[in-house]
Amino acid sequence: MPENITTNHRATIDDVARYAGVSIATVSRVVNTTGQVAQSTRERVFDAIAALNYTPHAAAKGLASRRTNTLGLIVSEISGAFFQPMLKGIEAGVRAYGYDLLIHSTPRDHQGHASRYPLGEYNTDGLLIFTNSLNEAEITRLYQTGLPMVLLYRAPPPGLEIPTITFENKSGARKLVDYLIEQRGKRRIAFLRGPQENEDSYWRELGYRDSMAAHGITVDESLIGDGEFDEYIARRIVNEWIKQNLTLDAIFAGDDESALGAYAALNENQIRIPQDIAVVGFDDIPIARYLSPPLTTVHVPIEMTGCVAVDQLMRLIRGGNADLLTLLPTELVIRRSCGNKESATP
Amino acid sequence: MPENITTNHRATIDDVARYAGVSIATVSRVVNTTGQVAQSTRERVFDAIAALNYTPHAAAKGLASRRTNTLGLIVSEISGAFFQPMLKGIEAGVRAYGYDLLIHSTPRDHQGHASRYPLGEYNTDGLLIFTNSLNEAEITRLYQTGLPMVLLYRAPPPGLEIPTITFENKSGARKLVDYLIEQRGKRRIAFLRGPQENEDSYWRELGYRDSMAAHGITVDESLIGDGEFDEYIARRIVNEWIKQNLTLDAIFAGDDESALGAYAALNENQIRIPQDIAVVGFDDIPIARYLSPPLTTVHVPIEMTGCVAVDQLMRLIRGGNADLLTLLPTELVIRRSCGNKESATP
DNA sequence: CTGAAAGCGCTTACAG
DNA sequence: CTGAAAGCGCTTACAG
Repeated sequence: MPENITTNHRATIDDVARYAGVSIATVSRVVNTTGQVAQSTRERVFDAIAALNYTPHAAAKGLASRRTNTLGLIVSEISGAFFQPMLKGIEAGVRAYGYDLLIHSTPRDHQGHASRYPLGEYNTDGLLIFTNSLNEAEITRLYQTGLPMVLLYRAPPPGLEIPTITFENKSGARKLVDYLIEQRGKRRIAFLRGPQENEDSYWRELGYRDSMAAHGITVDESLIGDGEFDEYIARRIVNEWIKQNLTLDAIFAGDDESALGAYAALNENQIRIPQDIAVVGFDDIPIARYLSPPLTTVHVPIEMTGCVAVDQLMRLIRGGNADLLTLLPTELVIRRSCGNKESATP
Repeated sequence: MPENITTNHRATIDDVARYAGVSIATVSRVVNTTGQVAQSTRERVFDAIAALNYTPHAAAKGLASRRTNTLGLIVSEISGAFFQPMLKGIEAGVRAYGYDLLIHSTPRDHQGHASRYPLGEYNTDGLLIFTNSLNEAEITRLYQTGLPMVLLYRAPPPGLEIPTITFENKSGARKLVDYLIEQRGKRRIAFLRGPQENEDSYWRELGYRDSMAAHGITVDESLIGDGEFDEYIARRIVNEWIKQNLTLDAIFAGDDESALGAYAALNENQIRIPQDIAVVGFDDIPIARYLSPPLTTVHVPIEMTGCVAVDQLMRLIRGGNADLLTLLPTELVIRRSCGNKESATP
């Protein structure tokens, strides 16, 4: 040992350099494998690193290199069926690139006030933005700073070229309604749509209308309900339908949450699923298969969505160009709520 | 405007200082409200900040102040019923303190190799550690660096004084089994315990045994099954019990996941819940109320657990002392799976 | 109440 | 292949 360094605190690049008898520039080159370093020198540096238990200091590294090695994720809230699998996919992707992940959930009331925003160019190399967690003005502002970003489940504000990741909502809904009509003989199919600004809902409704039209069925607009993708609101709507004595033979809940509401309303009125009315949802949330009867729905690859988003973002960060739109495939999952004969798997 | 600064990139503290006609030290004092600054000066600085849309650079701040303003969370994986509500609580807490949150999920195979660990003294001011996401050796190492940390749902390695947050598993289990015995007249109560090293399971089993003993019932050890807190393993165990023709009038699944397995096994054998056998769980996961019949279980305040953990960690970070053990209360939730007459809420 | 200056731990041209 | 040195954007004694 060249020296007896006994700082009681963390080793710095200086300590390593002194210990190995080289300059800090060389240590930096070894650590980051940037530039040529003689094999023997490299080994001495590695020994020093091991002996001193050296770990580079993230903030210093970030300051000097003008990179943070951190990706930011902005979500509207940490809950909902989407959050967990999406985060899982994102985390896996982020780790694969050796990056860190900073998460921020925007309180509903946060509206701009630019200089205080907790995630941005100063602490991340790029941003993943979940649906409506950020308004258009904020997205535009960030975009103009040149910060790479990728949107999840939403289109960019007009004119901005920001990659978007989502899944095939329209064709998924189309397949689902096709199935109800062709295989189950349904014709009076109600639709519970989501919030006005929700793009998933928008495309699902389009798929529904396409299917109906393709089969020559006129959509009865009184069978379109604003379920808001909310269990309790959906329940109220379906209860109203029942009270009004509307004839319908199937309910297409725009998401599984509202399907829960439909189940509740039908149960309350002793209307049997699927014997009296079929119910189908969208998303395939974990609960779906445990309901009685198990819910027919469309499976969406949420986790993969997170992975792909990170991939695209990294391409941007590394100066490449990303795909403006990535549509991940969805899959029809037939369970008993639409009347088939498959056995339950509780 | 004193000057016409047209850097095409982010404003720095220098820009602000020049614009306001003060030193960077003064800007720093205004921004961080540290030290006295004349009212008029402060206003000039604020104007400059607004005009230049200045945001402090996190990495530089961290470097200079030797703080990161970031908390780290280590989890074993981003899934499981605990993760989401826990993270929600943590995020809320972290934001309340104006901190950032860095999340890292440890791959199963990660074993030490100290110098490469992605979360530590160099990028966080403190760590939240979820159950067994880190082994004792790693925890000990981090502890010795002096990094503040708090454990969730696990005790510290012997000899280390690290605050732990968990809930009243034992008394929760005790209340639950008391109820089965006293209100439902059960006596042959099987128990599906969790993994060996799982501390929640350990305490729940103790609560179970306490209750049995208190009511003069000898525990039949053949009715203790290693369900591993896993739906499919639990299902297999219960199927074995049925095959062996064991008499039992209730199953206490150590967690709701294993209760799902019990449900499946009983269903497969046409054994009715609760008429033939009562089933109860622990945790009150979201699915619990949707099962048929809805599951009687013990509600655990997971989200609050996250908040409290952040509070304790911040006390440590700020140099105060935290509570070594925080036990959050649990609550019995009676539903139909143990045979009461309450109506379903599907 | 304010400023000059050292220093935080790195990276990165630049020169050799 | 290697080193000296400037510089990243801040904070914080220290002086006044």
